[in-house]
Amino acid sequence: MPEKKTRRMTRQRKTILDILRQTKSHASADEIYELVRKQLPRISLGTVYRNLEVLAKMGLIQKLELGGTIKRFDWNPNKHYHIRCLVCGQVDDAPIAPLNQLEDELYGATVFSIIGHRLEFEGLCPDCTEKEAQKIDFKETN
Amino acid sequence: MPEKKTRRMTRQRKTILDILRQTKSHASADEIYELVRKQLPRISLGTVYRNLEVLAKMGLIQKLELGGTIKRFDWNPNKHYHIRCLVCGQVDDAPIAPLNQLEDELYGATVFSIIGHRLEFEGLCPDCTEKEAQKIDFKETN
DNA sequence: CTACATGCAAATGCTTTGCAACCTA
DNA sequence: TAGGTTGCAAAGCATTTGCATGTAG
Repeated sequence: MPEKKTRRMTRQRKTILDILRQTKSHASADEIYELVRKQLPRISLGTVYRNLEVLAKMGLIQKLELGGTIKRFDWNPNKHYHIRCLVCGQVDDAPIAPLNQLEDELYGATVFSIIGHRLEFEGLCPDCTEKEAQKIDFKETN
Repeated sequence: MPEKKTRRMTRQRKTILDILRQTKSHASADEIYELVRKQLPRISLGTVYRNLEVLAKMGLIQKLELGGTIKRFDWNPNKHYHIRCLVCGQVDDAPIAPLNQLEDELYGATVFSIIGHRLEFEGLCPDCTEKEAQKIDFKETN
């Protein structure tokens, strides 16, 4: 049996967790790094990545693998869906309850063993919606 | 008005499309590169990436942004869902019809302009299911 | 012909990792 | 004080891009 590692709550780890919780954000590792740096100027980006991974494994936060390249981290570890802005990448919670019966539809219809699902909405955040609208106005009045 | 580029059907582009269609696969750029190389040994990986992007823009194939790091390309450009093996990354179609009314639930409940959604099932493919089962057997009989 | 496409290699962007020094339980 | 953790830098990996050359239409 592999021994369970003891986890330490270091200053770095605690600060990262606090910042995520305070901002209630869906931040990228880099965004978190910039925020943490204000409190711990000598922290390294590698430490941020390692701790986000550890905190996710501990179940205190949630790692999000949404569309696009970068991973984001959610202060809320509970299962819920997200909506992502296709222009700026901003992420928000999607106000819709988890579809717990979705997997049932696949039983017997696939050779895979189903574990779960990921659902993500795509759209435009308010800022980008407005900017897009202005672009169209501009075109039309020319 | 920006002029529309004329698209050429080069040998490289055609070969990539043919291979995707023949294998009916959800292959990564690298997997496609290896297959195309058998027919066009001098093709470069950059060309594969560029053409997959172009073919997706032309609507002949579909770019998939599923969980994990790598992008995959689907010979079938029509809207449908996928199931991905959490162990080996293999992707298959999910036998479930598109949930076309899903966005309706969000109208008025979010400040985002909603454009669409992405749904992906996670599980274990048959091979990995069996391998996992063997691991557990092994543990239990020890 | 000429604009689009290719091959090659270098560059990019995000993330991970090796290692010596450092700290927390 | 043992073993998890950190900072730093280098490496890793998928993907993108600059440029001179090639080619489809």
